[in-house]
Amino acid sequence: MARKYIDNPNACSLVHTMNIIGNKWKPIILYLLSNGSMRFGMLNALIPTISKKVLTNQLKELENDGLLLRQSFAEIPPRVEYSLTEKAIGLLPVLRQLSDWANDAYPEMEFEQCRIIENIKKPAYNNVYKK
Amino acid sequence: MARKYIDNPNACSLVHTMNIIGNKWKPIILYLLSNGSMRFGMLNALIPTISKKVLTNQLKELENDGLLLRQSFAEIPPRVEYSLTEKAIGLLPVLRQLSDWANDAYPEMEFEQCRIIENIKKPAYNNVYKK
DNA sequence: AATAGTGGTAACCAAAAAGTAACTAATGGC
DNA sequence: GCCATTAGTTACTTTTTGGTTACCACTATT
Repeated sequence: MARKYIDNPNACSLVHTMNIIGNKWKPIILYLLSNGSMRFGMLNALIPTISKKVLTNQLKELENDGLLLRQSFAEIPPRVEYSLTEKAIGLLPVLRQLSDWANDAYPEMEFEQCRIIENIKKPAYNNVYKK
Repeated sequence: MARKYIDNPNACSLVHTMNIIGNKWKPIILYLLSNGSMRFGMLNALIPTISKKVLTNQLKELENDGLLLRQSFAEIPPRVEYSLTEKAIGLLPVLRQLSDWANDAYPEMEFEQCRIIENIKKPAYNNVYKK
């Protein structure tokens, strides 16, 4: 009975937070979207090891929890843009601190500014979006 | 091939943090230990929905990642005390912010100060530690 | 006429996580 | 002698997660 969400009968806010973003992909997705809205395919390209199915699922959950806005355009081929809501924007500084913490606590790991984050800053959508 | 940890080829510190504490139990465990060291059975009692097997496993991982100190006393019956390392103590303010964020972002949930956290403050080990 | 392009979905399968129950060691208490 | 106690461990089973592949709609391009 592997349960995804912790029971939260006492309405603990930390438990709630971890239920919402406490998995491996979601903070990454939020971080990627911190520079602006992005299409599904772009997210998929920037997180090479995620499968479409899982990405779809994560995006849906984030949308349901009010962290993402999904805008679907009636074009062919389809275009869907994801962007952060105010809730999610409020979370970004905390994500930054989580990142800073690892830098301090594990200096031997010699972290770089996350490539995944850098990528998004270049307009090189076509360079990145392959296959 | 469900993999627990995200690949982190580019040594991104946020990815690393989420690999270390980005699951449902670990922040809870760390928070519980923020008031001082605690025995295995106490942790097990304060997190009623976790199984012994999983708790053991989570504690081991936290120890391996340098967040917990495990002290085993050569007594019968056995006694093992878990406490936070400096690394983990540095993480506590961030956990607090994660908690605060949920309070702000989801006011409709009417969170209380987490019961799980309150419990630990009473010396009522024997009241809590049942079955 | 075939293909590429996008954002998915459905079906199927493998792997991992997590639950349960039983078991352990060594001692103190009844 | 028997039971309770603690911090696990082991074996077994179920549930969940995640990967893969194929497929769709519709248009523009080759």
